[in-house]
Amino acid sequence: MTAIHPAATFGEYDPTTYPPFAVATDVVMLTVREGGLQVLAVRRDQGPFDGALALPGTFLQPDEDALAAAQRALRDKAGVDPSTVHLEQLATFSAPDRDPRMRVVSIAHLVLLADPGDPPTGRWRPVGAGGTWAFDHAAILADGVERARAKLEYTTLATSLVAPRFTLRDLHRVYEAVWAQPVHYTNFRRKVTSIEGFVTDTGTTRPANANGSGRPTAVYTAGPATDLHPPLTRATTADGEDAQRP
Amino acid sequence: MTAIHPAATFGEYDPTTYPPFAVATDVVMLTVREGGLQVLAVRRDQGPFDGALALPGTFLQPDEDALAAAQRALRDKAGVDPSTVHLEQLATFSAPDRDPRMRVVSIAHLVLLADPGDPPTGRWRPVGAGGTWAFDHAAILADGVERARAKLEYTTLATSLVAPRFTLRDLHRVYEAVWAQPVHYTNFRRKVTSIEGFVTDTGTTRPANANGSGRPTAVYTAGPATDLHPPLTRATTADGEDAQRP
DNA sequence: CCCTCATATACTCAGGATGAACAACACACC
DNA sequence: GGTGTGTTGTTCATCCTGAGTATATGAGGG
Repeated sequence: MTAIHPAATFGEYDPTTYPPFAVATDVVMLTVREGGLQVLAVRRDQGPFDGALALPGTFLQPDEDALAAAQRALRDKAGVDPSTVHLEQLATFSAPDRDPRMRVVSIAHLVLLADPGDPPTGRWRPVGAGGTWAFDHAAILADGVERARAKLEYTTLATSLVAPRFTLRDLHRVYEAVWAQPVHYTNFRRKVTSIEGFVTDTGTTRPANANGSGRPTAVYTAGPATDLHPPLTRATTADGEDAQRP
Repeated sequence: MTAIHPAATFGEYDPTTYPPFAVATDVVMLTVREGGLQVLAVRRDQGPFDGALALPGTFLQPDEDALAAAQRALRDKAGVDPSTVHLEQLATFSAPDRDPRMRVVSIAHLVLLADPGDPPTGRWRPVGAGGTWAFDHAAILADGVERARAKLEYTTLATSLVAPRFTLRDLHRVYEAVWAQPVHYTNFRRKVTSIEGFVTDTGTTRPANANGSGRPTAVYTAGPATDLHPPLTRATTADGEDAQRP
């Protein structure tokens, strides 16, 4: 499979005579921390964009596809077990000059996960905190954030941004953090609990806050549903986004 | 940019020593013909999967990104002016063995266009008409169809599947063809005309049918809106699709 | 000129979902 | 028992949807 057959089998094009392409993946890892949406960024210590922020990434190896490469990057660069998070392909960035060293095509991925604490490498940074991003990573990040915002509307993915056992308040905080806009809490509860399979009540509770005051909160786990019909709509504030929905 | 710098600048990975990757694009071109959703397919006349169906595609050239390559494929292989259609990136397929000749990563694109008649090469085929697809093109096609179905719900993209001047009946036929399910016509009209910027009435009419009987039909053009709030929902028949929304 | 046919367009009505506010509940602490 | 705090449940007006029915506008025939 890694053997290269005669160029003639490709017809008029002969890819073996092209300048080489490298294929990489960059991962937009998003979580909710400190009341806001945060992204995992590593600081470059070499090469182009030295000192700039970058998304964790890696090159595809000969025997792996993009998903496997993203999972490897997750494990190696962020210390996260891929089986515990939501991972999906985001989009592919292929501008000829996106990496000044050589032609690198990046298959970006999006990861949503519950706050795992401080990572072994890199740091969590609030989305939109400024800073200089290497390559086209600012655009990749923007795509990832928009994808996450859109997907919270019509899927149950918000449950992947909280711990396995969570309260509806936790889930509510996720929505407000990701959308960066207020969400009416009691209507949110009615909606979430009325959608079959979104969340399942464990029957247990936990104290409402640290000092124990307030009615105890019911604890839920994620249900089997994956899609929301009808969707949970964010307030139609700024309209006209080109919501990407892969 | 096509020069290759010392491998050290890439850190521990040296992509120049990898078996080479080729990067290509395959295009899922969808239109509504004969009352159904159809896809443009070419029949392979060589190499692996000789005789099988394939999506039109091409390899990325050193100076172009994936979008430009898809536009070139559109022009060269389908005879379609890219500026007249909707073109978006779909997803990237990167299984190591997806092409038995060498490692080829394909950045698939989705095109929606009004029926342009018979293409110079290839043929329009009803989606789901059976037939053997080369490589992983059956999966790419399935992704494209699902994307198109989802996007018709919350965008105005249906207007790219009809002629520039169209009737609401035309648009209605598009929805029924793409979704492959009936859509209540009068409610559809109410919805479409109530969404600001979806369609604009030209004030002109055309005969309702060939022999002239029936009330003349109002002719519309596409409006400036791109998103639908709230969305046009298809009947919640088979639920649980993982709607990709890029 | 009235009637029928065919298609487009408009209206009605019940049920469900949404946005907003308010009421009731369950704990800790004094 | 009262107060504070946060959760949970309820109400109500409004909008949207699914479904059905009625009206409008053309051609053609008696």
